[in-house]
This record gives sequence, structure tokens and C-alpha cells, in this order.
Amino acid sequence: MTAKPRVATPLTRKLSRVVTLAPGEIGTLNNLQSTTRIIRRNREIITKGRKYDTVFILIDGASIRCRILHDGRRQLLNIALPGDLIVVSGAFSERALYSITALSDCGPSGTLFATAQSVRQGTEARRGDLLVFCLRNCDVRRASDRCRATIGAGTGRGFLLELLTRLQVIGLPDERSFRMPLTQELMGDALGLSLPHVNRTLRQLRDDELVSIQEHVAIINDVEALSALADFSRSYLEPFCLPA
Amino acid sequence: MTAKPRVATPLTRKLSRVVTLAPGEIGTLNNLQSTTRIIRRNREIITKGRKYDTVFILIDGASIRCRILHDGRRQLLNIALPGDLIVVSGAFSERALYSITALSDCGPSGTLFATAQSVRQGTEARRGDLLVFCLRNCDVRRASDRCRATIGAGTGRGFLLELLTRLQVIGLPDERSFRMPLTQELMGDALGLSLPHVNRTLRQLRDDELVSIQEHVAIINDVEALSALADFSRSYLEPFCLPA
DNA sequence: CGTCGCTTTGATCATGATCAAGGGATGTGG
DNA sequence: CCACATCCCTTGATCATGATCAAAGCGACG
Repeated sequence: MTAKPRVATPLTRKLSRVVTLAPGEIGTLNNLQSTTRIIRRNREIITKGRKYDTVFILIDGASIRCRILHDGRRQLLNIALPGDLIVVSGAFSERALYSITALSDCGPSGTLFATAQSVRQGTEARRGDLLVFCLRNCDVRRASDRCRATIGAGTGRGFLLELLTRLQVIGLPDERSFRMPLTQELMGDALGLSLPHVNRTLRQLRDDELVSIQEHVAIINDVEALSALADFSRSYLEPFCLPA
Repeated sequence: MTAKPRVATPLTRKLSRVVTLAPGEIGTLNNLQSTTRIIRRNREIITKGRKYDTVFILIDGASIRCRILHDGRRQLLNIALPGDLIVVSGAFSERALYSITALSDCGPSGTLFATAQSVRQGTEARRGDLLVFCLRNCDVRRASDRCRATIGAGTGRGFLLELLTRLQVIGLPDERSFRMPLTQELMGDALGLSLPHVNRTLRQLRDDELVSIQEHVAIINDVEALSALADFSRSYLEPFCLPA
């Protein structure tokens, strides 16, 4: 047993579910936090049409990728949480397809970034590629599961469960509550529902004592009942078992 | 057993949009067709919970990945067309999360499969990994765009455009028509709409002379008008430009 | 010839959008 | 310290979109 750096950052926690990380790799990946950028809340992390020479991984905070419909409505295409890939276009010499906006303020404990290039450094190159591929795989599963939240039963009621489960993977102090990064308006944009309707649904869930959101903190009182109501299964978050 | 290496298979066409393929690679990838499996229409290609030792790529035909909600409704999570990755769980020693069902009958010109393992063979290993990663990237974009079709404007009217565009990428004899692989019921399951409603929407589009579907052949009469109506942009299908 | 799978259409009902108004917290300038 | 502005949440009333229930048409095929 060696001297122990921080064992668990979001990125290493997430990857550990997917791959068996060597102790050395954990240290390397934890050091990614050094590559920081200052971005304010509601500012663009990535600008549509620009070229980036690296691949970005979100280390802390939350960000959204969205597009604007021609009638002015906004549509969230992705919500990134710590440990998630944000852009891979840098791996190809391609322009970013969408802008990406920070939901959290920046600063010492704010939204930080790492490049996949630096993920590759310190690990053998092919191994680094594999790690990025694993992250990308998570994206596919998540996007696919987004269909469930949107199309599926209990319209949108599984949304909070998705956030909870994703945050649990990367570590939560409390197993049933988390800080809600989205306003009700954004939840509507993510789910294709109107703001009043989101509000009423949450109100209903609160009345049923399943969920409460206060002061930007969501508390899931009855995960079981809500899962049944929303037809939610967390199987899509089950770890891969990669041969070390 | 055709001796002649066809220059353009769906897989190489699709990859060519994303990567610069070396002539030798094209030949190798075309030969993937040799690894065939016999699967009948409506039969499972992949069974949920089973383990597979390879990664599957769909060469011909169409297949769907779906889940059943507890009220019995069916929900399509993915529609795979030729050149698409079907399962990557084989790359990890993981069980398949969902079953996958063939939409087309099998046979000499039916649904064929290739393993990503064989994609790796004949190309340098890291290069092969990259190709698989590119395919996986396409999945992310597509799944992300699925949100558009589902949540976005013109509820479901962009669906036909998505299929058209994806099929154009891998090659179509006619630029505005294609063979429709889905029944109206399945379209409903994909979009979260009821069968009668899908039918009425199509009926409306036909009355407006934008789209007609007859004998399983869809004809898009006015791509421009339909794109505007559905808020469809095909930018997400723009090629990466990978440094050769 | 009858069954089956797929499409078509109608009538009614419910979910969720839209429009509208107000409330509470936080912040900012006078 | 107050006026006021802004952002976000809350709630009500009405309206439209799409679900549900029901029935029938229509090929294909054994």
C-alpha cells in the first residue's frame, strides 16, 4: 500500500466502473485537474463552428449542449456532469457542431476541464484511446436512455432519477439527494415540456412525498416508488467489465 | 462469391465520410461481408443478457434495439442501418443490455454482419480501433439528434428526413426515395406517438404533397419544405475531417 | 377462402401547451 | 434603506395536440 493521492475524482470514479484502472493511472488522471480554464456561469465553453485542437472532459460543474429551434424554443441535447466528455471534435480536425454552455460558475472549485490529449499522456497511447472510447460509450448509452426519459412512461419523471444515478456513479455525499444544476425552465427544454407543466409535475411529486426540490437541492424520498412510476431502470449504468 | 471488390459498401461509404481510407483498407473492409450469419426477419440478432465475444457491425438490412415498458408499450432505442455498429459489448466482457431484432429477412442479400475484430484484422490495430471509435461517434451524434426528432418541432416529421439522410450517406439509387424499413406502428414506437397519429401525420404530408409512402417505398417530394417544417438540419451528419 | 399483418379513418377523451398573473428571493443603484 | 429590476418558481383558465377506443379495408399468403 502506497501513499495515497486522492483516490476518487469524478473522472476516475466513473472510469473505474468501466475499466480496471492501474494505481498509476489513477494518479495521472487525478492530476488532470491542473489544466484549468476560467469560465463563468452561462458563458460558452465551446463555441459552435470553432475548431479545437483537443478533446475536452468536464471535471467539475455542469454544462449543457443545446440548439435553438426556428420558433425560438431551446432544446437541450446533452447535459454533461463531471467526468463526461464534452467535445471530441478536437480528435478530428473538425468544427464544433454545437455550442456548449457552463451551468456553474467557474473558479477554484468551479468548472474545470481536462483534455483527452492529457489523458493520453502518462498512459500508454492505445490505453489512453481506450479510456476515451469508454467515455464515449457512456455517452451513447446515456443518449439512448434519454429516449426513455423523453418518450417513455411517466413523461419526465425519470429525469431526476437519471441525474441522481449519474451523480451517484461519480460520488455523492448523500445517496438520495443532490444539488440540482438546472432550473425548471431548462428541465422543460431538456424534456420538451413547458415550464408550467414541469412545475406542476414536480408539485405533484412533492405532494406524493416522492421528491422535493428546495434551494436547488433535490431529495428523492422514495427511489423505489419513483423508479416504478417512471419505468426507470438503471441497468444502462451497469459497469462494463473490461479485462484489465 | 463475387471476385470483384466492390468499391462502395455501406461501411466504407460511411467511414469515408469520417476518415480518409487507404485503398488497401477499403478492400479489407469490403471483405468483411464474408462473415455472414443467417437471421430471419423479426428474429433476435442479439439477445439481452448474453455475452458476445465480438463487436457487431450491420452490413445490410435494418435492425432495432428496443425495450418494453411495464405497461406493455414498446420503445425503440435505436434503429441501425447498414454500416452502423450494433453492439460493442463484446469489446468488453459484458452482457448485452438490450436485445436487437432484425427488420429484414436474411439470406444472400439480406442482413449480414461483421465483427469489429475483423475490422481490426488487416489494418494496424490502433487504426482499427480508431475506425470503431469513429463509428461509435456517429452513434452519439445520431442519438443526440434523436432528441431533435422526438422533442423538437414538427413532432416526428423529421424522422423520414433522418432516414433519408442516413441512407444517402451509405448510398441510394435515388436521392429522394428509399425503402421504408419500418411499419407505421414501429415509427410510433420510435417517436413515442400512437399508430393512428403517425398515420394521420403521414396522411397530412401526403395531402400536402411533401411525402408519399407506398409499397414500403418512401418518396420525399420536397426536401426543402419538409426540412423547414421539421426544423431539420443535416449538419450533424457532416463529415469529420480526420487527418489521414 | 379465411387469416394475419398493416393501414386507414372516425369519435371521444386526456394530457400537456399556452396565456396570464402574481409571488418571493436576490441584487443593484439612487 | 428603499425603489425597482430580475430571475425563478407558482398557480389558474382555456385551448390544442395527440391518445384511446373502435371498426373496417386491403393485400399477401397458406
